[in-house]
Amino acid sequence: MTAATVVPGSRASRHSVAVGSRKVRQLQRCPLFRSISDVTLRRILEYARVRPASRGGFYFRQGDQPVEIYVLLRGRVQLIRSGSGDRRAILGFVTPVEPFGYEDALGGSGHMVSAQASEDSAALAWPAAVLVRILTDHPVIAHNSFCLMAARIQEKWDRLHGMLTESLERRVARALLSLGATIGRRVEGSPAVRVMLAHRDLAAFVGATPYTTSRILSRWKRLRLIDGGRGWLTLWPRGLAAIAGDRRK
Amino acid sequence: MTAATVVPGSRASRHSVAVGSRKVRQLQRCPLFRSISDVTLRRILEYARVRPASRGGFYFRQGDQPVEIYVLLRGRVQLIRSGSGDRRAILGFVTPVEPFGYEDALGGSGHMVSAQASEDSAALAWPAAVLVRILTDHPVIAHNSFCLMAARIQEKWDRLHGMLTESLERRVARALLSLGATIGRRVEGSPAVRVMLAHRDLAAFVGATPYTTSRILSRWKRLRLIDGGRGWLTLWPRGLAAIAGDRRK
DNA sequence: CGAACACTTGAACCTAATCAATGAGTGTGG
DNA sequence: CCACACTCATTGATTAGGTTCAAGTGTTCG
Repeated sequence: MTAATVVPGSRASRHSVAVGSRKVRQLQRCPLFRSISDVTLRRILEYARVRPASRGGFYFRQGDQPVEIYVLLRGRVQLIRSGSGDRRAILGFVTPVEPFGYEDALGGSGHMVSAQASEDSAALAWPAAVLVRILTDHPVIAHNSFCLMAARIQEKWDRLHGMLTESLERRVARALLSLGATIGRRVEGSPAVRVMLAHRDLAAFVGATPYTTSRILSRWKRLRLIDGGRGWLTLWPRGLAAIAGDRRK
Repeated sequence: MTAATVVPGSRASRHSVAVGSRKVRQLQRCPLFRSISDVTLRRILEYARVRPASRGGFYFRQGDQPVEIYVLLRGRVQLIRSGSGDRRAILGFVTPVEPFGYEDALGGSGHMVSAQASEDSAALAWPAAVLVRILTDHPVIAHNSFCLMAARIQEKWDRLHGMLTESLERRVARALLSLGATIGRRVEGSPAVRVMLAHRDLAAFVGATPYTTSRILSRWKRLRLIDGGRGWLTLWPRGLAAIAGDRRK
């Protein structure tokens, strides 16, 4: 599959990024750019382009040769992979100021996943070739990058372990807690957390069918542990934590 | 669990490694030390100790704070993780000249897995603090390390995807093919590959019970796709590839 | 030779997938 | 603004895939 990557609106910005102080400060929260001076960061930003993507658009598709690496500015991106069957797996969610696509740029096997915007998004994009130069020129970024990749490997070990040993119900509970902490928003004046996520995407994330997932969620709704509708979920972490932590079941 | 890591025989060698040319050449096949000159490699080796471990011994345990990073010289090490239940998951196999334990040294959450020798082994060990210095002093190693970690993330994506979408039978077939390629040995004058691996470990690797795994293997034995006994398996890759690749089932 | 361990097999049970049908939300065009 | 189509979500009935429990067989090792 060598078809060109579809990036809706990719022609919108062909010039280097307008660097406002606000953007710089936002980017310093990116794990890659931690402890980087404003000046250095601005220089690195000169190599970047802004790539908007409307809902459903792809930054890259599995099988593509990596040409760029990205840092998400706003919106949300899902890392998905559709295997030999028709079943689609969601391998991860990318939230603003997180880098994505750069593991594949170094891994040497092409893109293993597709990156699809699940809402209107924008990302900074650097040519993959620049990445190597940035890493060699800026030891701090290289160090940050090590820690980031290490943390991701650890996170994947955790998830893999869950898939190898835990029941679906626990996996769903743990997924909801983890998603609540990352892509969730606190509901005003309540311990509840709201996650904008289609139930089918949750299913694809935990490795289940939408049917079974829906049954579990319905049961939890009856128990007042969560509430949900088309494309959203509200969860009360306390109750779910009990299910996620309990031994057995 | 802050109990001291049990490394049987860890007192055997307290001094720096005797560096024979053979060992140096072997280590240049390690992904970390690719394209490193003999001289540099010898210097780096001076910081290393040899850590033998007899079968069943641990290099580190999940929960430990990382103190060393390792490169396996001989034997085999399994990366395992025992969760809240009693079920044990095997997250990976380490074969000679592969590094292990260094993701955790950088990840910052302590060891997420335990590293247990599944046969008498020996590994080179560097103090974790030295790792950072090596990475900053030797850009080539840093680059190798990036590529290695990236490749591992890709490999984990692959495995995670399998766990999310594929049936147990296909997972077993794919696991056997992959293990045959890494820890297997060709049988003389035959396309067959022999893997020294307990069936229960295969089960823990694919996320199943030994019972179900045994049933699948028995069926395949009847079909002359594999042969096996206590602690070993012989497989004919051609037949298994059909099962691993087939859509459905 | 005996004990421990790994593997196998059968039967009952349970979890989750599949098939089928219905209901609810969202977007579009008239 | 409403009707329509479309997609997402729910629910019931059925089936399949895996687990669990239990018993038995063969290997290896002390």
